[in-house]
Amino acid sequence: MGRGKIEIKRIENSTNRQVTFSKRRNGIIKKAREISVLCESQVSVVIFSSCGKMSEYCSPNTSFPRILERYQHNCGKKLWDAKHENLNAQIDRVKKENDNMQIELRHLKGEDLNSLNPKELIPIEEALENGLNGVRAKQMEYLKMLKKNERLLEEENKRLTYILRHQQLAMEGNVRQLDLGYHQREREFAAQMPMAFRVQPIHPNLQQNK
Amino acid sequence: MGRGKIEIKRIENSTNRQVTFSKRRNGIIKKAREISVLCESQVSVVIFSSCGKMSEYCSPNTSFPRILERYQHNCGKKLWDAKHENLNAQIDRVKKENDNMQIELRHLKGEDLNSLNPKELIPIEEALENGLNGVRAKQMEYLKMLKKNERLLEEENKRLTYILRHQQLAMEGNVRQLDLGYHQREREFAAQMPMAFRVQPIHPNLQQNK
DNA sequence: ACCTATTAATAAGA
DNA sequence: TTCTTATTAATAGGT
Repeated sequence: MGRGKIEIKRIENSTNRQVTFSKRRNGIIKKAREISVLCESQVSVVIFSSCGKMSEYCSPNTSFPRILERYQHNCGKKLWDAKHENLNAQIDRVKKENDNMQIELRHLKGEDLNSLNPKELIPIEEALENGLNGVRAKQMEYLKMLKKNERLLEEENKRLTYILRHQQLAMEGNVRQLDLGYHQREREFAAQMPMAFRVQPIHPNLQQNK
Repeated sequence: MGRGKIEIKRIENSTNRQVTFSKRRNGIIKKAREISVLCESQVSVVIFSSCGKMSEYCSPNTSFPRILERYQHNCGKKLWDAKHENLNAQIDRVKKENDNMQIELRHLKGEDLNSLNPKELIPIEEALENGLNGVRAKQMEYLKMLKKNERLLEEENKRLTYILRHQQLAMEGNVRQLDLGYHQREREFAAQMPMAFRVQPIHPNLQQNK
């Protein structure tokens, strides 16, 4: 159908090929549209030109995903299983890991031990002992820290009490001269007090963590 | 193109519609084949008839999944992401579960305890103690079983020794009469022996598990 | 499925 | 890409 008959084989002339592609692509899409109207059929056409440009047609009463769904359902082929299989494999792998951990956890919690023979119990016992040692060591650490903290607080308490007493004495002695020269006197007092007993703004951080 | 011109609208006559469908479907697929050969293009056609029968064409140098891949890549539409997303969510869920268990395991093994405060250490310590009790109880169970087994074997040993000795005595006494009447004699011997000391075929199963 | 008159598609050229 | 047009291809309706 044209000025001459052509063989159905690759068109060597590139320009010609592109032109033919364009015309025939339109033709196919027109035909697809026609058959879907005439015959109430659902059609999906996807065409990639040799240079990668895509054209598509899909019947108006459906959608590409729905066509895919039907396609899969119909011919049993699994279209996107490369990816799905990959994901499924990943799930299986992680689940297996999960199961193993679950078993280990159960054993450590003293459950499901009937499935183990005496030899298998030994490493579990060791792990538990280690764990218990670790936890108790950490608890001891905390305890020591708390005691140290307590000691420090007690010391600070003493220091504060000492300063407070001094201040009270000073105030009682000088209460009549309060109006004038107070600030000077205060400064003098501070200068006389040993360094270690001055009130300092913050306590060193006693918490080891966080 | 036919004996008369037709309007592009649903063909009411069902037979007619089916015939036309068949013809035009073949036409489209032929055109698809031609364009893919003439123009080196990749074509995919999927057609469902109104009664659900599927026909397809796919260029020989590609495959339907590959066309889908390109389609998706090209037009950005996500075709099968509902399922995809589902699987991904599942993976995330299982992985999270995994992580939690991993943390629990580490804690039980006495690792990563710095991230816990003293209050959080207590249930772990308890779990470890429980686990250790469980494991040791199981070990004791096995020990008891082994001791019981030993006792039973010792008893059986004694019994077998006793029988052996009797038999040896009997054989020494009757060695000259061995040729004739042996079997009868044996039966007599067995009949005289107390039930409890007869050799029995197998020992009761001493293993509790498996 | 086959036939064929008729319409539709399109190859080549502009 | 689009238009034209000679020519081939597709197909509607009938068998």
